[in-house]
Amino acid sequence: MLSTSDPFIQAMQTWGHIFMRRSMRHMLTQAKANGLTLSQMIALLHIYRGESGVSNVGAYLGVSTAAASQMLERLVQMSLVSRTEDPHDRRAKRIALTAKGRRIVEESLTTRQTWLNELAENLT
Amino acid sequence: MLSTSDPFIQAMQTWGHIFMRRSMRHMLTQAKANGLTLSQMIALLHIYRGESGVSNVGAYLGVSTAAASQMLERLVQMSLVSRTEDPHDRRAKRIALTAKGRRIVEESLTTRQTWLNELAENLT
DNA sequence: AGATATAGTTCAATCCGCTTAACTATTTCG
DNA sequence: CGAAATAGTTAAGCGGATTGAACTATATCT
Repeated sequence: MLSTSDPFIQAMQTWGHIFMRRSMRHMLTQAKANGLTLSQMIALLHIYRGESGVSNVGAYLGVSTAAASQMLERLVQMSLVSRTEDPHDRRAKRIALTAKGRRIVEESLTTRQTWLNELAENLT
Repeated sequence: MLSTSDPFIQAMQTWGHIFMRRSMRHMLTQAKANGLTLSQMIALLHIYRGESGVSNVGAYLGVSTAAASQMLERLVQMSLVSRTEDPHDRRAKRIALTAKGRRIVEESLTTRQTWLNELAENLT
């Protein structure tokens, strides 16, 4: 069990604080740059992690399935997400990113890595 | 100049990824727990960093001054933010957190530190 | 002083996010 | 098979987020 006064922990906390602020700003910027809301961006990031269903997305975002369904409908309209019937359970839908959606997410991750590297250099 | 294959950088990137996902979730949860939207939470975090004006908040969030003014009005109604005339420039308003607003932000920061410590232990 | 710039508010309009409730379709359980 | 559970959609309705335009008030520049 590490104590809170551990210098490593202290560094982590400071760094965590800076990192979170930058992450947040970054997400906001990236979302707007792509004409998305922050919620939509978060949803895309989640879907990027792996295919999932409608209620899964809702649970992740902490909203009802109905809300998720509606948000996904918008993302499908924007051609960022594909929604296909699950062959194993025809009630369910398989939600995945389209090439366009994947491009946006990966672009965002790349950009973050860039400033993360800069931040790392400054902290080294 | 560090190379991308540097093990430290690699670790940072992996860690950054995990950290961002958790941060995001954490913010979402904390916001909802306090009856706030994510945008409002982000605004509070910004204001917590230091007093600022209406347009400053708008610029930080990447929205118009009009939008910021309206959001701040809601936060004032919720008694999370105080809005007072700047004595040095009577056109401007000084935006700050109320005790209640500060409590919410600090609670959120404390919670984050808690899971950050756990995460640190796992990575050590 | 007068013109211009700056800070913020208000309004109308639009979109997004969210909930609840009612509904369809499919699967699973007894 | 029939009942219950599960996955998702749709619709009505509310409130937040956002914009552009019009406006007030104050400060700054010439």
